[in-house]
Amino acid sequence: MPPHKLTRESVVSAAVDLADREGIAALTMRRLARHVGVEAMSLYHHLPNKEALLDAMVDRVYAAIELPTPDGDWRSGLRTRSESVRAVLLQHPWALPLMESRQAPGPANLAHHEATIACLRAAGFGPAQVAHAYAVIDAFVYGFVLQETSLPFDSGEEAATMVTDGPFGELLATYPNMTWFTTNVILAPGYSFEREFRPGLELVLDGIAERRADGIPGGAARPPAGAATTDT
Amino acid sequence: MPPHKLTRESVVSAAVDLADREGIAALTMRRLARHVGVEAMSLYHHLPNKEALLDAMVDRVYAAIELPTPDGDWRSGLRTRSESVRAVLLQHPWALPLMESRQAPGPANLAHHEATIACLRAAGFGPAQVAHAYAVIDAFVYGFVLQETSLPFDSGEEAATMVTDGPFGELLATYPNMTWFTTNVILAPGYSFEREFRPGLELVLDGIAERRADGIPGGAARPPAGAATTDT
DNA sequence: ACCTGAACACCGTTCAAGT
DNA sequence: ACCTGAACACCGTTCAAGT
Repeated sequence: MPPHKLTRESVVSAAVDLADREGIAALTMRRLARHVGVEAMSLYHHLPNKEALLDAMVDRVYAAIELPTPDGDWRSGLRTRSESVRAVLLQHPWALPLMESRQAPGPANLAHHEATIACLRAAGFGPAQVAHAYAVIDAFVYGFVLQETSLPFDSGEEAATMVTDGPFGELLATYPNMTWFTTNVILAPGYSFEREFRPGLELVLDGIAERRADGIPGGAARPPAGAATTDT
Repeated sequence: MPPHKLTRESVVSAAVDLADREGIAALTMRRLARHVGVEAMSLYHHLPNKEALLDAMVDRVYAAIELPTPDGDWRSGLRTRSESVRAVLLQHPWALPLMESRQAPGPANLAHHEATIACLRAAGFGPAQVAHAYAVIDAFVYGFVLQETSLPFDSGEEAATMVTDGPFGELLATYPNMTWFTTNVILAPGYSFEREFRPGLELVLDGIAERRADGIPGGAARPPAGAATTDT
């Protein structure tokens, strides 16, 4: 277990492993040190403090995300990137809350944003269109993964035992609409929350494409004339 | 400061106040106790442990969200609810990560889901359509707020000082597309990230409405025939 | 019933000291 | 240069004891 060379990179790798296997709550400087075969204080020779460790872990995660190629096909570029974001964040469920709370973006984070903006620019998006598209896509992807990583069940089978066993089932029965939803969706054969990802992503990509077709090039993106809006 | 009656409710209220004012990291059992004029161990007479306190705080937040009325107008129902979710989560920036990590839903949480499903059912959504609409809407709303609560700047002015002052500006200048984006969007007069919320929400509502018009009633929601899909 | 003080097993981090 | 041990100021929580 104790590698002869302890480096910043090997400490970060060990931290990612530990967080993946035992959760972010188990990632303490003392436990991490034991895990790499060293005393707790030795870690501070490679990293100034725990915040810096978390920053480095987050940038490792960004580095694993597939970048869109700036070849002009913004739809497939954004789709590939978004699916890769989701896949990577599911592999490291501790990462999303951390990514959003970091203030010092690392090199992989910056490269990721650079490539995504480049992909949209290459397809002719103006500044306001890039801002709109990026905001909506990231909201959807991050929000979806946030729900996915925190659902108490992955499949219909796990949900079934949760609903039938225990006191939760009795409580649920007092809510008619939740009961209807549980029976007809969650307990229906083949249910999984994840199957909503692709249709949802296409919905968002369709909406971006439509607004782009209507909009003034480079101008502010806005809903089409038919949409009900209540702007003040 | 020390109220004569210490109750579970007053403890939870004080905890929400403390988290609002000083952040969730400052919410320790010892500090909370001092804040309500009592010793730390007294809190355990009203709540079994800190997890239960966090559960109760999250349900307080759910209780503050405006419920959609089941009057058949699903669009305005979802819009009202979604804007209320955002407003409440911005008032309590600590709440979103906590909401998604709780496993024991409180009464306000259940009432919230019950009313939202009821709103969609009343408008004639089938089970799969409810599942699709709810997943996409929540992904967008939670994801948007997640970004909003963690942005290092709220307005263009704050962003400007961040970009011009300090070492971050020099680093940024080495990324041409991020520089372009910063100059033309973030530093443009009147910029704020929040203005993307309403258009994004309408994009999602439009997409839900379109797929509903095409779909088999009660069947699985899917992208329209024209959309590029890569289903396996 | 409600509150307390001492204690236990943890944290991140500083600092002086070892090799 | 790299690692260590003791120590400090914290955590959440148990437990026996006070009123």
